[in-house]
Amino acid sequence: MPEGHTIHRAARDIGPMLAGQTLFVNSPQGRFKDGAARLNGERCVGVEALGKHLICRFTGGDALNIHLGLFGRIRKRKLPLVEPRGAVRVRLVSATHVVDVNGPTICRVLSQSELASLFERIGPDVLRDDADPTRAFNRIAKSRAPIGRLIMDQSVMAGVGNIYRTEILWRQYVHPHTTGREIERAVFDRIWNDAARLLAIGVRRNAIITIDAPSRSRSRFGDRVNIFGKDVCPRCRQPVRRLEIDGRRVFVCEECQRRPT
DNA sequence: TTGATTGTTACCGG
DNA sequence: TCCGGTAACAATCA
Repeated sequence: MPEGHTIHRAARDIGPMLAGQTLFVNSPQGRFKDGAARLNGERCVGVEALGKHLICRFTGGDALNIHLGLFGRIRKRKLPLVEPRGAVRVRLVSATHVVDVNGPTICRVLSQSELASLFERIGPDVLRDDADPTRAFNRIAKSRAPIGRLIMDQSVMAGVGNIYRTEILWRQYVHPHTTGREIERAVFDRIWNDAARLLAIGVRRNAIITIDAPSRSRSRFGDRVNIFGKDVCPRCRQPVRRLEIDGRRVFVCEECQRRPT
């Protein structure tokens, strides 16, 4: 479910209803009992996204850190409380709303210093104002790894997931197997800016949309993406090739995305 | 019931 | 020490 846009959207949605409030933090199925107890009754001072990580800061310096992995979900609803749906790991209750977190791969309480090391480990986030793209470019320019791996490496740059990876490289005419050192600064800038633009659309529309005039299709990707999951390149009508990088599918048009010579 | 999936981390052997 | 590969984990739906 989540790429970076999902988490930024969640931060934007739930931040205003949690920040400034003393929260009831609870672990309905007892699978986050200690962590919930540590935060229960504390005041939330802010919610933010860092790449695919959600961070809820509390007074005293502790922070709740959520990562949804492949399947996790965050649901919010207005009070009154209802029975948790499915396996709810942690539930945050403010004066007006409930936020349930299902299926995260990471759900933990971080101290101030642990939070600081998370910020050190995660690369610049294409959706954050404080991001420094040069930090990402410096890593890429030194690497022999394929760009298809690098732009999805959250320590290089944060936010891009598997679908955006395919879509961005196709839009920018870059073959995923191009090595980092072969990527010129101007090309990197196009990739970065496109990522920022597409993810921002994702936040606004709450969906992955990488084409200019999406129709209201109800199919899974429908007409919202260019080549992810497709058989034919919409630009040149050549068949789309399916690759695998780090065990994840990547789609490429060998015609539009020329390999470096 | 099985398989696939918008992700990450730990561990092991070379 | 640094890789690459593999398993583990999460929840839901077709």
